[in-house]
Amino acid sequence: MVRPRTPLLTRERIVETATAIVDADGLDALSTRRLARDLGVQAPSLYNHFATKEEIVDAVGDAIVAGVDLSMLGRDPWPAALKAWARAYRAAFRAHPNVVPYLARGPARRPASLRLADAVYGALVDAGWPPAMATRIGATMRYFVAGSALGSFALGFVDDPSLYAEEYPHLRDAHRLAGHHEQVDEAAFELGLEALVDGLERRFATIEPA
Amino acid sequence: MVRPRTPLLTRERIVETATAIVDADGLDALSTRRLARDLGVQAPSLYNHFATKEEIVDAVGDAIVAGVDLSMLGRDPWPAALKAWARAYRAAFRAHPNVVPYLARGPARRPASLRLADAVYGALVDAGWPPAMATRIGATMRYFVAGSALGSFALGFVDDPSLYAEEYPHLRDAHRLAGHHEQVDEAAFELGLEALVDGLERRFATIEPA
DNA sequence: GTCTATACGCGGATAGAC
DNA sequence: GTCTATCCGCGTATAGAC
Repeated sequence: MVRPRTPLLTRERIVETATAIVDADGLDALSTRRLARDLGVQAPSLYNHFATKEEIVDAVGDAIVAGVDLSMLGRDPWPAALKAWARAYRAAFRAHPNVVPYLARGPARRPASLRLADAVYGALVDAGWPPAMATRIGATMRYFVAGSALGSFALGFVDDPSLYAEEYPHLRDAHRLAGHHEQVDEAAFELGLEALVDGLERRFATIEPA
Repeated sequence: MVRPRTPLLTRERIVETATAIVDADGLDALSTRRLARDLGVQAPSLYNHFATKEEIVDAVGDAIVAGVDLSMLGRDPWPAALKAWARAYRAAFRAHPNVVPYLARGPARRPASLRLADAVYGALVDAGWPPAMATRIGATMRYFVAGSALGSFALGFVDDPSLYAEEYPHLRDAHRLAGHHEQVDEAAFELGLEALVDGLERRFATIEPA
C-alpha cells in the first residue's frame, strides 16, 4: 500500500499548466478552476500543493527567471556581459509578456530573481563600479528590459491608415508598423541597448582612474 | 422642465473617480459597482455615459497622457528635448503606476497618445534622423520610461536582512534599498536617461555628415 | 438621466468524506 | 491526495419604472 500510483498532481505540472494559461490568455485568466480543469482535476486539489493562488503565480514567475543565462556575468568584460545578459533577460520576458508586470515588481522572495540580481550586481562591483552605481545600472537595465518586453511598440499602432492621415501628419506611415512588429521591436531594443551600454562605458572611463 | 438640475454624472467626474480608484487600489479594483458607489450612484447609471467599462479605462489612460508636456519637442535641440520629454513622460506615468501596463500596449486610438507619438517622431525627423531611426528611438524611449514607471526597483527588495545574508552575498545591503526607494529609482532613471541619449548622440554624429 | 430589480456566471477558499 | 458540496462576494449588463 505504498502509494500504489503516481500522484495526479505535482508542483511542476501545476506550474507548467499555469504558465500555459497565462501565456495564452493573460494573468487574469488564471483561476483555480481553469487551472484545475486543464489539469484534469477539481480546483480544491490544488491546495494540497500550494497554500494560495499567489504562491502558484510566484512559482510561475520564478520558473521563468530561472531560465535566464547568467554565465557571462563575471566571465566576460562587463560591457559585453551586460549586453548578453540583457538579451537573455529580454528573451525570457518576451516569451511570457503577460507575466512581465508581475515580475517587474521586483525579486521579492523568489530565489531565481534574487540569484539574478545578485549575479548582476556582483559582476558590476567586481568590474570596478562603485556599489551605488552598480545598483543604478542594475535598476536601469531592468527598466529597459521590462519595458521592452511589456508590450510591442509597433503593435500599438492600429493598422488603419485613415486614423492617422488627417490629424497626425507625421504618423502617415505608422499603420505599416504592425506588419513588421518583430523587426521593429527587435531593432529598437538593440539600438537602445547599444546606446545605453555605450553611454555607461563613457561614464566608467571617468571613474576608473581613481 | 428644462433639466431642473445638474446631472449627477459627467464623463469628467467618472474619469476622475476611476483614476482615483485605480491609483489607490489597482486596475483590478476598478469595477462598475465600486466606481458607482464612489460616485454616489448605482452601477447601471454609468452606461449612460460610456458604452463599456473598457471605454472608461481608455478615457483614464488618455487623460493621463494628455498631461504630458510636449512643448520642448521641435523647439529645443533634439537631445535636450528628448530628455525633458522623457522626464515629463515618466512623471505622468509614475503618478499612476497601476495604469502603466495598460498604457504600454501602445497608443491604439487614444488621441493624446497619438499626439504624443506624432510629436516625438516629428521632432526627431525634423532634427535630421532618418525615419526608421526615429521610430526606433521613439520605441526605445517608451521602453525605458514605461519600465521605469512600472514599479519601483528599490521596493522590490524585501526589508529583511536575514533573507540575503546567507545565500546572496552581494545583496548583503539590499534590504536597505526600500528605505530610499525614491532616490534610488530617480537616480537610476537619470543615469540611464543620460547614458542612453549620450549613446544616441554619438550615433547621430556618424550619420549627420551624409 | 437615474433608479430598482434582477439575471447569470466566475472568483478564492474551506470542510469533511473517502 | 482527491473528491463533493458549499460559502459568499463580485463581475457586466439588461429591462423597465419614474
